[in-house]
Amino acid sequence: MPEAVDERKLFADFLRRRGLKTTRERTALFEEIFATHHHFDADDLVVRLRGNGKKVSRATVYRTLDLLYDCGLVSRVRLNDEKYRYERLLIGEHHDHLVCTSCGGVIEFVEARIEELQEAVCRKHGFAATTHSHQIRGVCAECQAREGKPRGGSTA
Amino acid sequence: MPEAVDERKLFADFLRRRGLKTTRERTALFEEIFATHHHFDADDLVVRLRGNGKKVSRATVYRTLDLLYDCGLVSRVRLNDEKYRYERLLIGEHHDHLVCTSCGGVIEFVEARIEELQEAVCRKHGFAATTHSHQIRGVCAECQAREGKPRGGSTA
DNA sequence: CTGACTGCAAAACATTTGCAGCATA
DNA sequence: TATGCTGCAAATGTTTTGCAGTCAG
Repeated sequence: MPEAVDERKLFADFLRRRGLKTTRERTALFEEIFATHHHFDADDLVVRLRGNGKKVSRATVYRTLDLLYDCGLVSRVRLNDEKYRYERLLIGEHHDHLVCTSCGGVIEFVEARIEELQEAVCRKHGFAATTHSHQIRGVCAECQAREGKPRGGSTA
Repeated sequence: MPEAVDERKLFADFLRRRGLKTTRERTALFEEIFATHHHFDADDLVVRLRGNGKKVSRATVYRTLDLLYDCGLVSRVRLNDEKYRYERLLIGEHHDHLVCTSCGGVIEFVEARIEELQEAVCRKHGFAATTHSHQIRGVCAECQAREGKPRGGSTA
């Protein structure tokens, strides 16, 4: 199932519409992002591409991520309050995140009823939503088991 | 209603428990934060304190915000993908955010049913939630009216 | 008194940007 | 061929940190 087909077209059209060019770097970035599953940051891409023998500068990575963000193909959030974290968006899919503050892991969840309530809230406020990020921070089941007590603490 | 009383005690206890001291600066920060309503960033505090004749360095502001965050009295989120944004947490209160990407405004909303669904999700995953931030980005009603079409776009 | 705290200024970090040469349409 | 694009390295802006003097307990 060549799932990225629609996305590829969407990106190509987006570039064309804006009078932008389909360069080797943009294609490499796109392929790399849509070849994998989910979260990554700008540096991950630099490393992964380099591993594949494709050298793309960090600046171009950021520039391209902006484009992909603009055309709605990737989302950009701050999961652990650190750097930007990106993830590919599959058309029509949406999910939210449980972020473990202990191991840094991310569990995705989908809850249609939350989405509905969100929409209702937006309607109530006359707010035209474009994206929403919903993250719940805490300690995941494994870390709770491993640690007994999530009395984290003050390592920094 | 001296609402901040519990919070004040909570902070004092927290400091004591950690063997930390109740300094003039920490008190000033605490008072300043709990004297106002909601969102602020580190710099706001520097400015506001300076306006009150209390000079606290930016470094100390960050250090104290860390403490307040650690003891659960303030939350720390990235609302507009920029710097950290803090807000005081009132015990037992919780709200979420509609963030306008056009004017930068923030509308708060409370939706108990979303909270409930969140809790259900956490239970399902055995996830011990500590905080959750739920932000919906888009264009607020005023900006929609002002701009006609939110065809933002490529200003940069 | 002592150990923790503060302010300063420099460091660290992610992200953005100016510019000169390169590549796509 | 003409723009737009890329890489580099320097700039930016926020947050963090080392250090010497200061203060709370």
